[in-house]
Amino acid sequence: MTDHNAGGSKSPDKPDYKKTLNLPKTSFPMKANLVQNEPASIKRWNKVDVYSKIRELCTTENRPKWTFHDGPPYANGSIHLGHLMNKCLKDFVVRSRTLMGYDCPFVPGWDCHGLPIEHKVMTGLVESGKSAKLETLPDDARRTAIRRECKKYAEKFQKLQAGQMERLLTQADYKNPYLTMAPAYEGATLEVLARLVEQGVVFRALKPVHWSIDNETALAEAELEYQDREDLSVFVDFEARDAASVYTAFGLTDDQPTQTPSFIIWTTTPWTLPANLAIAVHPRFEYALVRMDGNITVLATELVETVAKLGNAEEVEVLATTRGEALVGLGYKHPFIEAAPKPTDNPDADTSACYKVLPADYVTLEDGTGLVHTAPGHGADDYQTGLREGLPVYCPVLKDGKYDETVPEAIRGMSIWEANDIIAGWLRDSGHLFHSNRFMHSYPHDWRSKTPVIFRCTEQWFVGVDMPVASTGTALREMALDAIERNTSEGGLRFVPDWGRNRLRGMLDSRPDWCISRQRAWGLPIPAFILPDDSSMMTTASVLAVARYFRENGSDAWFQNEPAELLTHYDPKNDPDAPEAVRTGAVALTDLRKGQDILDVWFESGSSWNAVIRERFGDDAVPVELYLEGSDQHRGWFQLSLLPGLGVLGEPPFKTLLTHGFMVGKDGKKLSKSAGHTIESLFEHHGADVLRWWVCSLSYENDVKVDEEFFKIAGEGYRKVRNTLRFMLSNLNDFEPSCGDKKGHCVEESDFSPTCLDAWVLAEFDALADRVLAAYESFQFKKAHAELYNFCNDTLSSVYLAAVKDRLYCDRADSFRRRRTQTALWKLTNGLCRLLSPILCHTADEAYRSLHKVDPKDTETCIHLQTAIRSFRAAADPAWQAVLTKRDEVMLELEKSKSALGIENVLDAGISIGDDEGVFAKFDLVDLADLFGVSRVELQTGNRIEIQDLRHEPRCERSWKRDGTVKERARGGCLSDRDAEAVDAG
RNA sequence: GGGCCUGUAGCUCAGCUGGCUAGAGCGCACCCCUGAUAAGGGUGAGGUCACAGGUUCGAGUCCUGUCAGGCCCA
Repeated sequence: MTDHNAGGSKSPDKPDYKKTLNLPKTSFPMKANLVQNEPASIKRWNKVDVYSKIRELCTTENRPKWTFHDGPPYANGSIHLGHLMNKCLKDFVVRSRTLMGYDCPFVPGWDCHGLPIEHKVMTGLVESGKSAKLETLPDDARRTAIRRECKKYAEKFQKLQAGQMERLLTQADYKNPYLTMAPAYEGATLEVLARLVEQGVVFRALKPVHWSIDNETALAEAELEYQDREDLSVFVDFEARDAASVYTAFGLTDDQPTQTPSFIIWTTTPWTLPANLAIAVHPRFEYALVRMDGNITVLATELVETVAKLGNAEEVEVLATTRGEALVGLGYKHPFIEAAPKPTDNPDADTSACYKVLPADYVTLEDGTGLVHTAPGHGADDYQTGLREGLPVYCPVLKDGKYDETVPEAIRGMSIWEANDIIAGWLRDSGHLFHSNRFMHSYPHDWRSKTPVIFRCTEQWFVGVDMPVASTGTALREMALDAIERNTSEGGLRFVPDWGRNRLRGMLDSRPDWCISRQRAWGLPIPAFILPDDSSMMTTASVLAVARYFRENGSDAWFQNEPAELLTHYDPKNDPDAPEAVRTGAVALTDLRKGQDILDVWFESGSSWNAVIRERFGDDAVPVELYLEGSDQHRGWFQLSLLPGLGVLGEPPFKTLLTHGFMVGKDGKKLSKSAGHTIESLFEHHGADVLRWWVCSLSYENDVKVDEEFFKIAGEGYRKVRNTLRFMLSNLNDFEPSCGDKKGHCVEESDFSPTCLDAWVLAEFDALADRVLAAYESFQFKKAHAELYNFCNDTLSSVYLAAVKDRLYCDRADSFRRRRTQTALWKLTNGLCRLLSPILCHTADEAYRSLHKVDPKDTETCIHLQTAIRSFRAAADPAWQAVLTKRDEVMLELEKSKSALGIENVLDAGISIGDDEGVFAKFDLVDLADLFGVSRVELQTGNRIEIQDLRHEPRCERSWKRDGTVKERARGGCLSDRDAEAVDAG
């Protein structure tokens, strides 16, 4: 028997057929080497300034605008995994919209002001010993010096992060980013403030803050250090105003005891007792009326035993119990103050709600008595409760920690710390002290002076959310809720995912007025001026004047110049809102003092729609199409952009809010800060394209699990796609496309008959482009990712490319059939690179340039200047669907034939297909054979699939097929007709 | 403690308004190819849909509760 299976024959007269094949060849490497090649791409893109070039293209082609706006990350530290996802998602939006033919500019921004930077800088100054010198400077000079350091710090990290974001291959206007500390930005922020002032929603009120007596300054949470401290802890009896109503509340209607019961509270800050205005109970807890050694008191049932033991009570008898809500409204007498005091600055305060029991859900049963001493001027909870219940904000403590004139005479002017013991003494002497002891607890201290901090009321600036906005008569909260509730079609907001709506609504429902002032150095000064009588002046015109001044000089000017200078652009005579004394000139501008507060940084970032979008793209660019941030920004940037936007524009500054979740560990738990992954190591180990491929695959709306393993998996997927591109490129090595005048190898569109394989695959591409672009359009990047991946794997690698391999390798190089397939390959690669370009922006460009056989020195050819190809307009026969279904069946039959017939190599098989319905007759049987991977196909009656064992037939030494035409050729070799023709073997 | 969200094969996820034997990719197992080769192809095994109740002719899908996790508040 002849050795039909001889591969490369050693016989001298037989040619080495491998050399006669058109085997794939390409310079597009299998190994991506992203670590080196991505930075090279960035360099190339920057050289031609791709970002600006796209803008030019958009202008000349008049592409429709689609405005997207970057929420500013904080300019502190390196970017981390959270930024990685955030920035990639944003870039997918920018690049996919550009691909779709929109003009989608993107200005990256940074939040530069604020406490974290100031705190870091101050810590550095303390450590280097420079802060001592600063303390000796006048306030303005000291703040200027601090601000100089902060600015340097912010600049340093902004640059670092921008570099890392560029390394992530994101496309943005990195040459002109927005920085909240830039003078123009500062001016634009103040312009928003001015409009809110104009709308009448900016006001000044008292609010308790952490206060350092030592430094006479307000402190933020981050500036507190918790240290153990021993305090005097007291249990105080507050006598009921009306005994009978208390007994009634406990259900004791007749036979009431004759004694007056008391409410027992516990506190570790006896110095706040003069400011007590109420007692809080939890409405759902159970409270007991207890006789302890003869006295009758009220306290939480659960704490009776503990409290009795503390006070060494011998006889304890619970007389009755009731729920906290029954106690609400009962009055009591303050142990040492007759009538509720009125704050010095508000002598007309309504005190009718004072000295009563109130409900509050923050009451716990962990310490104390279940009844909470409430002083609205000295506690955050107390303050909120006070606002709700109509209590005055009473704070009798001055900035130096001493009492003012409104407290009982004996302690006026006294330090609160000294007063502790005196007050306890009064209570003991008057029989109101149930128990007292020294108590060790963790207490907040000023991080710098290490002295204990107190809660004290100070005047702050607010944006009122329930005050009517002048232009609409509706309050901001109501406007915001309305925008959330309204349908998208009626100008309402769109949420992706939809539950963002509920979340934002919940937060708006419960939010208090927005406190926009801070007592720090590193921020945008609130341009308020103080009159000699200590009242404040901040009018629309005065704010606009300072805004203009800041645009010209930057906000450092606030600390360097005098009020009259800062108000250069202000004419009080023409400001109807100015205080009368200022308007008439009775108080000159030179008599004013500067306010000391700076703006909440959220006000700055919340004004970015004005400071960035309107400023650069005009009024029509707002509302912006999309804001995209983590779900924490429902409370942050989303809400705090929405409120000023509504106040100034009367409508939200954005149309759609897209949120993503947070990075969590492999176990689904919060990512520890020391988790490792520095962004540099990720770039080095995986490359940006792999990281981007990973981000694209995520269900970003929920928590995202991160682990090294997942990056590796993404790398595998990336390689699949890369190899598919590489294989197509490698079969285009000898192919020159026809473009313009240049006549290349392209086959005319009209030559793609609907039943040819190439028409089928081009039609498949059209369908893919449809789905991918639709997925991009609706921000379903994960879906786009799956579509692209499956197309590469299934449609191309497994089906089409496997099928056309034979003709690409074995057909005569310039045969029509081969050139038509190459034409299809060229189009596919061209189209696929574009669809991939928003995700794999380096690799897509690399492949695109390889497709165009571009010289490495060429910088002009760049896929990111191209738009998507939506269709190749190839008409595929509808019967292809039946063919593909048949293919699946054939695969199963072939698998069975392995064991049944012993056919292991599918080229040893032929297929006979029953075609009673005449579906397959119109197809080329060679196409079908290639598609099924077998040597030949024939049609027969019936509808069964039969596997034929062809192992007894000769095998073509060149194509390895047994197609029935194989025979010994005149010039030697056992070849099929096609192969004989290809090598001209006669 | 409150608001919003999540919990489906070993892993990552699809499963729309409740309705055929719960799908995909990865991984795994077995096989083919060695002319995409640190590649390519085929086949297969994996699930009491977090748990417990309830509504319904019928629930992964609706309701209630429990547990676990995340974000934001307190």
